Amino acid sequence: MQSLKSVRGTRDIAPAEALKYRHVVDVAREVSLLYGFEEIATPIFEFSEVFKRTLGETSDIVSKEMYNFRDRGGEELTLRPEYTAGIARAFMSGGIPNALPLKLFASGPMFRYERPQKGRLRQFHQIDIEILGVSSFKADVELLALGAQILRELGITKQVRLEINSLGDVESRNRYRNELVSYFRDHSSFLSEDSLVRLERNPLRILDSKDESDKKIVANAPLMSQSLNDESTAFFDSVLGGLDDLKIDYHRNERLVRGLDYYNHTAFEFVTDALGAQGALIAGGRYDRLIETMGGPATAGIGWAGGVERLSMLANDPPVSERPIAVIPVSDKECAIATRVSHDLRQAGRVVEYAFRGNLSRRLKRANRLNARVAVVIGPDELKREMVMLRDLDSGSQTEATLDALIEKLTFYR
RNA sequence: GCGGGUGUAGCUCAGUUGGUUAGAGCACCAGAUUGUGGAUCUGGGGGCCGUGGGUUCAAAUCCCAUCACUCGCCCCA
Repeated sequence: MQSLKSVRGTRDIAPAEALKYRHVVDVAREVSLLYGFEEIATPIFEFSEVFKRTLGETSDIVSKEMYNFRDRGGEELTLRPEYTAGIARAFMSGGIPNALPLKLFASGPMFRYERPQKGRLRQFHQIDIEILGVSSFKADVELLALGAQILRELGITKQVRLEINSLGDVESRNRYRNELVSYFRDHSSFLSEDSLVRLERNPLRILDSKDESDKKIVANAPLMSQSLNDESTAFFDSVLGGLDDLKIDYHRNERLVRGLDYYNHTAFEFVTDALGAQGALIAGGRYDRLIETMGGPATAGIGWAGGVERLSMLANDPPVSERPIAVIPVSDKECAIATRVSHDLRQAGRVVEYAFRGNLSRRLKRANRLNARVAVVIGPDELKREMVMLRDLDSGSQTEATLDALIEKLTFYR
């Protein structure tokens, strides 16, 4: 055994944290249901080809971050690094309905071989939203409204802003890319080492470089908005107009780009400054060419993913759960009846903490620590009269109840 | 993959110029209270001082390596 530590970039989720994660996912699910989304799940691993073809061979995810492995049957498989490609595959292979439009919610673990940092893990969790088959800007607006509402219901409003940009259609994007490459080639002697690599592989990435020298060059670089053709401009204006109508604040950011090849038109991120270098809480965009690229019918698509770990670091605490009832036998002689009382209460849907050991004092102490509302004390004196003691753990006052009336009486301590 | 910081009890941290058996608070267990929690007092269990090597009469302390975490770069949720 190598060690008893968890693998780098993975972590154990303790109860308190598990509650927060679940809260984030629950809120996202509930709000997406309000918008008419349906929940699905897809496998945690896929054929490697699914990600290689869709994300682009030159993307960082494919070139150095995927967990690839070969199974006993010799298949080349990959632990999913993101949700969209797998969902697109499920759509084409008939695993999910293909009656368009489709509005889907999903959540689960993702895997990327990266250097861990705050808010960045090798196994992390995402919530994911996709709309397939709607080429109208209305899908963009609804998707963004959904993201904004989830953030609001999680209590993440002040620390977050929506940044949005348009990459345009294929024609616009290619035109802009050419302009950008020729501009940066002219100024390549001032570019950082990283950006010289980007110039060959993904020139749009230079736009959001943090290198000071790069920033000076970028400041005078041609703007994406000026390369958009009429259709692309009109589309983006419609999206922004839709956001205005719903009073959703946004910041138009010409430098916002997306790393993955399949994006076109709308690209956006809900970002925060509260988490250090990992600013993106929710990010996504439109991917109208993706499914066609994978060999399916031309199908418009748009989606986003949100990082559960990142969101839970900023989200409100989840609502407090129901306080338990402590069932406490005074001595071993009452254990059998205490077990039965606990069972009956649980059958009736109550949360019951049945202390396994310790004397009365210890058991009350434990009940108190677990925030129990009331203790059912079962002792020989009361049992002689077929009664049990109810102790209100907030006030300290005690009353007696018959075993028959116990469930009824305890409804006052809800 | 690259650079900076930090690793001592379950948690938060002390630990002097290297010097006896490594400490505190919180938490946990137990007693004061053999049928009554929260408060208080008393006691107890807990440590390969991240790991491995080196220097030294002597290392938690100095040196090297390594691992993990952390902050940034890259990239992204």
